[in-house]
Amino acid sequence: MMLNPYQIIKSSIAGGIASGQWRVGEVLPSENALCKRFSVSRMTVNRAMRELARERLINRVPGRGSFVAEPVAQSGLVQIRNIAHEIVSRGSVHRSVVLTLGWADATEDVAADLGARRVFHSVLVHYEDDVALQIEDRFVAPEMAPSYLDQNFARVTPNAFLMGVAPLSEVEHVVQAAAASVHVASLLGVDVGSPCLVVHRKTWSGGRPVSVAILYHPGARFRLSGRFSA
Amino acid sequence: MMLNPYQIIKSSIAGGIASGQWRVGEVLPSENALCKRFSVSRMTVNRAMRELARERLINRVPGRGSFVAEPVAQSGLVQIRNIAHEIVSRGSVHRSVVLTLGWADATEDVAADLGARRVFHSVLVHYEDDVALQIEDRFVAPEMAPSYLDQNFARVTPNAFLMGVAPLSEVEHVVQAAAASVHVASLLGVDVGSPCLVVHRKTWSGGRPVSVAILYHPGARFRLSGRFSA
DNA sequence: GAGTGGTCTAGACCACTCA
DNA sequence: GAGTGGTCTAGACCACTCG
Repeated sequence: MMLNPYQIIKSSIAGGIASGQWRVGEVLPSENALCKRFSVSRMTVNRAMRELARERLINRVPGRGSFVAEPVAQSGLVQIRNIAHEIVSRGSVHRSVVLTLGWADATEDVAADLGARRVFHSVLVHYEDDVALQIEDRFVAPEMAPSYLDQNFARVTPNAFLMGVAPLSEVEHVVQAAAASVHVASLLGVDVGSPCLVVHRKTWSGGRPVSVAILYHPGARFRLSGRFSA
Repeated sequence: MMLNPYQIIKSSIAGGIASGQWRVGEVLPSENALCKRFSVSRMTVNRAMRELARERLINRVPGRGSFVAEPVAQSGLVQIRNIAHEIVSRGSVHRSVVLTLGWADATEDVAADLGARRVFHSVLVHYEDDVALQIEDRFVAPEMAPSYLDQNFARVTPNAFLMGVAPLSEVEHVVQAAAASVHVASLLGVDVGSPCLVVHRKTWSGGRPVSVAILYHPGARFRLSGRFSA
């Protein structure tokens, strides 16, 4: 892994932020200071810092300096697929707890979506550094993943498992804001009635429905983002 | 409207692609050729081309050249682009009220996003059959749409107008759930603290930021949906 | 006035591709 | 070997902020 000087500087600054060497809002060394520290020209430092700003790790203000940006838990709209991976890639610790795993009678909606009356049902809570970030309430079509109930979902997320046995061909998302019910609030550790981001996610593999999931996120701690070109 | 050399080059190339001067897959002039054409140093051309590549307008291959990229398939995800059209297509009546339209001092965040301190600011409320469906709080870079303040936004939505004067090249969405403030609640006709779906939407045209909008929707009456193929 | 980030220059070396 | 993009240098000027 050969890194260019500007990449080394980026990694160094990003690492310093992740490790808490600099706190949120704190001033980072100036470009000239970094030139001396890394023995490079200012254009090289400038590129590193410009890219960090574009990636929203830092804020830059002409005449004042560069500052550590506020971190936000952010997921890609298209890729809510692996929340464990996203949490880990932010430098946090992911942990999940399996609350339910077994057969269930599908509601009429779910039965229509999955084309089955008896389905697999799992409920997990995903934690980022011991703070609840997502409730994953999932129904799975048994024919599409017969070994679903034999998995240890504390180690491999249901999504990751399903991607393996039934490769994704299509996804549908419906996003809405809702007030936390008593049940949801207690699992997420928020107040009853506080705003939650609720994602209904339906997946297909080879044109056949695989799974329907309802994902609850605490409004104050979670955002979805997406960027597209026209 | 002061453009830096690298921005001029970006706009020129982006415009040439948009206008069909170069077709998809076609080779663009080399960096050295562009140096001569624009009478700038290679680093300046390089920055322009590197940013166009990051914005996926072009592909660059070392040793070969720069090529016009395949336009990315619109994910159709958060097609909030024209709420008036969406409402009408549901068979409802769309009506909007302009609450604010004028100059404003940008907050630090908005100034950083738009690259301007003094910006245009508009606030609208969109109604579906006389029920509030969206508050549209928008900031616009004046250079990108100089005639913004002269428009009648009760007839043509800001988004539709901007699409005309500054064709969309890129969109970024951040979606979150939040509790309605007193102000938001009164405009949407919901209870204070009730869940709202808040969309931060940032748009670019030819690689330059055009507008930042914050869209508030009543959680009980609004959903976003999207469907993708893998 | 000292310091900051934003930008630009006119060179340079490299790895790569293609004829 | 000629041409390409990827990167770097050691200067420079500017507008801005802050004490």
